[in-house]
Amino acid sequence: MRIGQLADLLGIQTQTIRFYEKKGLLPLPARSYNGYRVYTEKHYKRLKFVCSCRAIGLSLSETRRLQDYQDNPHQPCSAVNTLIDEHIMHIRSQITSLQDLEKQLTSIRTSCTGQSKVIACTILNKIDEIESVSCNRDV
Amino acid sequence: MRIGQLADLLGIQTQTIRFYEKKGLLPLPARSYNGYRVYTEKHYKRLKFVCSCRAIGLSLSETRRLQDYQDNPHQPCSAVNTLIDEHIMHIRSQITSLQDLEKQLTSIRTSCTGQSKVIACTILNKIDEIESVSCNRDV
DNA sequence: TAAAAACTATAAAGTTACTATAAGGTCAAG
DNA sequence: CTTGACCTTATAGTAACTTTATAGTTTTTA
Repeated sequence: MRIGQLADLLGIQTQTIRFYEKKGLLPLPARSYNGYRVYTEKHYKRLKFVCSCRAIGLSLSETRRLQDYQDNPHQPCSAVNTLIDEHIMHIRSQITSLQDLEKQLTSIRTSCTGQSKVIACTILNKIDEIESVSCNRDV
Repeated sequence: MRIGQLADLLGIQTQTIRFYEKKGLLPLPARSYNGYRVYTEKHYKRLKFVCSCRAIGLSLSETRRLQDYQDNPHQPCSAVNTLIDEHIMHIRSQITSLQDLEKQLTSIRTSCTGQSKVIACTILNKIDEIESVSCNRDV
């Protein structure tokens, strides 16, 4: 299988596959006489695992750690559980931050009907009134 | 006011202020004889607005667009409303994605007690079984 | 059969919103 | 007169790709 077919199978781009390869998330494929990458079922499975990890929001380095556990399966799996637990906690805290944010934005939004001019727009005034204790990024 | 004081006032780093300046989000400050940046109340207000925009999750380019509206306030403010509306929609869709994700992760997680070895760990198997229609990023 | 399209390759730069590092100039206090 | 706390610029690093440039290969079509 060539890179384009593999990419189509998983709904990703060929560059992404090369990128994962460079990051060490995919074993190096064989090359055909013309230099094209040749993939097997094994590569497909590995890549699918990476895509699945991405789909549940794991980072590439977390994904890599899970791959290590897959490759050395005779360890206790508590570390896997911990990784997932921490990820769940992270997602939960993201959810609450976003919910707070949504409330704040909705309150800002409803203060203006959108019929006035910017000079009288309460939205910009309301933004000006936010006291950001400290700018909280990566919400 | 020098850059360090301004940074302290807003709880950000001096590099961040220089970065915003380079991005065109802050007017160029005057320089004192030794080359140090000299800020006024006007700069403080501008920067505070940027911080507030960041605090409600707006990107720097969205922030810039709002600044443009502030600077040309004799337009209808419907565009401001639209920008905020779209941002709210974006945040809501992020929330639902994350909630779905949390459910999926919790179900994956509860399938394993963490007492076994990786070889028998149901978590990795469950991840393998995910059919990611298309890897959905930036969740 | 020859040109056009679709595919592959590499390398390097762009994206976002910063943070970190390096190497150096300025200034007040001890 | 040196130490420490500021300030300056420029460059590189972060995550997870995407885009662009340049070029070679294969397949399709006229």
